[in-house]
Amino acid sequence: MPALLRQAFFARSVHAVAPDLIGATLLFANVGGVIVEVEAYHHTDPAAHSFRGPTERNAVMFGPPGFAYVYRSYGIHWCLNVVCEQAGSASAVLIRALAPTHGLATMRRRRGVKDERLLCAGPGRLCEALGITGAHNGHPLGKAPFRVLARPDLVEVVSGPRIGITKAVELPWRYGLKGSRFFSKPFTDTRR
DNA sequence: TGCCCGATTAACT
DNA sequence: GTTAATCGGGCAA
Repeated sequence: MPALLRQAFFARSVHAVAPDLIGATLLFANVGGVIVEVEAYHHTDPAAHSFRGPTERNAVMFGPPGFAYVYRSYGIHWCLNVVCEQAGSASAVLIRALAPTHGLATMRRRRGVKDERLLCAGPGRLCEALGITGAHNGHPLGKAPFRVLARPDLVEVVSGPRIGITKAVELPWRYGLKGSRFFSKPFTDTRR
């Protein structure tokens, strides 16, 4: 059984945590899968929600590492981030896609689709599949119902530009598990 | 106060 | 390929 990831794992540079999360297993009430796609956001980054300072919505980003920042996207979907570094750093990793491994039937029911590839391929989709909502904003990832399990030793990570943003589009801060079938969008760049 | 836009998704043509 | 759904935040007035 892999080790549970502790707060110390997240209390490092967001640019170290983000690729290290690839291959880890994210569970919420025993429903979830292997993290195959993430993006890093930093408070000095114009594309980050924290770039212009604290607001009611992004307050959790300015707190300590290891907590969930869940926000409403386009007024419709929920998206899950993990806060990194230290209180005040206002950096976080956006969880963008999972390879489903636990609770497939529950995910299919919540999502209303049968295709395994469509259950968790996208930040809004995976929150719907796992049952994560704004009610879980500020919840620690180290405590139930969250569980994050360490990845295997050997994981091949690819990187490329982030998806769906209009600012700082050139920064290669999107990371993926090489060869995964569960990306929200394909990687064209295969550095690292 | 009002208007525009966005770390998205599904359902269209 | 385009568009609607729907709401928090930035910014002009």
